[in-house]
Amino acid sequence: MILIYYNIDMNNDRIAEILEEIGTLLELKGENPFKTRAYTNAANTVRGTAEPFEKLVAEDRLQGIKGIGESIRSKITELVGTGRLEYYEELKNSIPAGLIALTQLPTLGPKKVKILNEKLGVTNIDQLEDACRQGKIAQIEGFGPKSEAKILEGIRFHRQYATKHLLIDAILISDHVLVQLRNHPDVIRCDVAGSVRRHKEVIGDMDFLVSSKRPSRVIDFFTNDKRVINVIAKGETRASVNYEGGIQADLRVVDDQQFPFALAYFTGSKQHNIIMRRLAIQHGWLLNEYGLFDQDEETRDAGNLIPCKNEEDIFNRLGLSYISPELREDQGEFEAAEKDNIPRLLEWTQLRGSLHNHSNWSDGFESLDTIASGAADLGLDYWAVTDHSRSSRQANGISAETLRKQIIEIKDINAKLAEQGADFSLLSGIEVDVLADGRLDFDDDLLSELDIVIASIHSAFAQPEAETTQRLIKAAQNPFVHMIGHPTGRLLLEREPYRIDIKALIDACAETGTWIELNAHPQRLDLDWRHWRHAKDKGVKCAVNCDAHRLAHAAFLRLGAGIARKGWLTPDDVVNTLKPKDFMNALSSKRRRYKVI
DNA sequence: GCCGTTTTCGGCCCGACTGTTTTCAGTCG
Repeated sequence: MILIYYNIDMNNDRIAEILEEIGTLLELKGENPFKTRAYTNAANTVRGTAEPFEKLVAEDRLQGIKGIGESIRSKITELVGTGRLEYYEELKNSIPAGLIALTQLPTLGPKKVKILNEKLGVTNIDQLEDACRQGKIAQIEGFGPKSEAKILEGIRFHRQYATKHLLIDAILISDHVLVQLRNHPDVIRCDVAGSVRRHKEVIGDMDFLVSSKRPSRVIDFFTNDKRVINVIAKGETRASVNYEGGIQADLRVVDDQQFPFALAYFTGSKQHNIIMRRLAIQHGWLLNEYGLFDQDEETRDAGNLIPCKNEEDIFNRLGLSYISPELREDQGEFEAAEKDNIPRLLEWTQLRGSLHNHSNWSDGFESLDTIASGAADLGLDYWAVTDHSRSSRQANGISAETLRKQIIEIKDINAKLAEQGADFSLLSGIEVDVLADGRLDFDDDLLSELDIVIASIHSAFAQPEAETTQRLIKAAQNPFVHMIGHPTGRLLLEREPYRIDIKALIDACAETGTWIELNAHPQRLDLDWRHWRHAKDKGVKCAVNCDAHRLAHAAFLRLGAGIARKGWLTPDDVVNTLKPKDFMNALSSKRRRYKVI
């Protein structure tokens, strides 16, 4: 492990990770909670700083950064300067390895892990599971049968997802790998296939495909990438490696004639491929990863190959129009493609802004000025500031009074932008909490002053399905609520969605003219792509939002658009593709309908 | 460990929820 991470550049994320781990280690030791929080806070500060700390250290500019005092300052300096930190190493050595992993299990925090370790000697998940099964946990003071059951459930969940990864983590690697491959002289064509190309929100491993006349050179190049931490297998035409973060990737090298067939074969979901091959059989052909062959012939060599220069040719040969990778899930794409009814899907470049974002007035990292000028520079037309409302204390939710001040400040900024002739506007809004009883955190008077209102749930996740559903339906019925934010509250690989009747919510949104968010935060991607066709059929509009906490998160739009495509959405289904004037008109349509303006 | 300062140490976000207790501790957001 040590070798692995010391080879990684000390970027801000890595520094933040180490500071955070120090915080957890100190908690496990039972240190003063405020001291441990100081490390967590410092980690957040580092993570939220745009400038690289390597640069700040080099230029001796660490002084005066809020949340980083003398002690942590010297630790960061050591970390950046030497790539290691003595204090951190000693701390890690003083605590059994594996305890930190236990704190990641739901219902287990540092205090409970410390007790389990002291009373039962538990240091890893397997030992913890044994202890649960033997009923030892329930015997300990402060624990009981329910704790035992919850821990076992948590372990089951953890195991289920241990080999799964967020789409964004895979894309960050595949973007890097594809750039490398494209620049390699022996690579003719290359692409990422598999679930990454299909834009599945969670992926197991990655599949890269290359066509080349010199496979071994490409294989060598691939396995020697600096981000590869170990090579699992390496042969003449294929290799498997593990990247940083534990993601496995396979590379296959084929000759260029085979490339489209291999790409289609390794991209399609299992079910999609079965149907593709069935269609080939109906034409009297054979389809596999090497080609489409005329089966009347006995042999399957290149002589019988039905040539296709790209995937589109393959689909056309089978009597289908082109099916985008995102749709290859056997969710009706064949019926549509046979009738040439595949919709023209949303492109991420058609998105003109994000309608759900935070600033440093709540839990975002940047000021309104920075956000406005940055978003304008990105070429966006509009960007909504929707900070958290007062009840979200964990997110530094703002009061009604503060929100009124923010509305004024945003007006000032827009006035300045207009003077400069900028074609951009900052919208004032709120992500208002839907409280446990279904009331909103702010009254209608205040909401009516805002350009945009998002209603989201951040509390009482454990309510029965009917109650949670009613909460959101009630929110949708408010004339001032434009959209329901992250409707299921899931955090991919971390937290299950709360129980909710999505169909009932969609019906309520259709009835009231309320939009539903497709939250493009990598851990959310919520509402799930599987529900969007139903929403679209009901006429519910989608907003693809970054949930940005800093401007760099604008990049999530690409991720969100991929999920929207997976949900068969076209530009017409997505409100933030509208030109500014049309969009402002759309913003007021619900209020006009309810005659509240 | 950080901050602010009535410069030498007290306060640091806070409420809901859960499971365990019977008045509370730990976790979570």
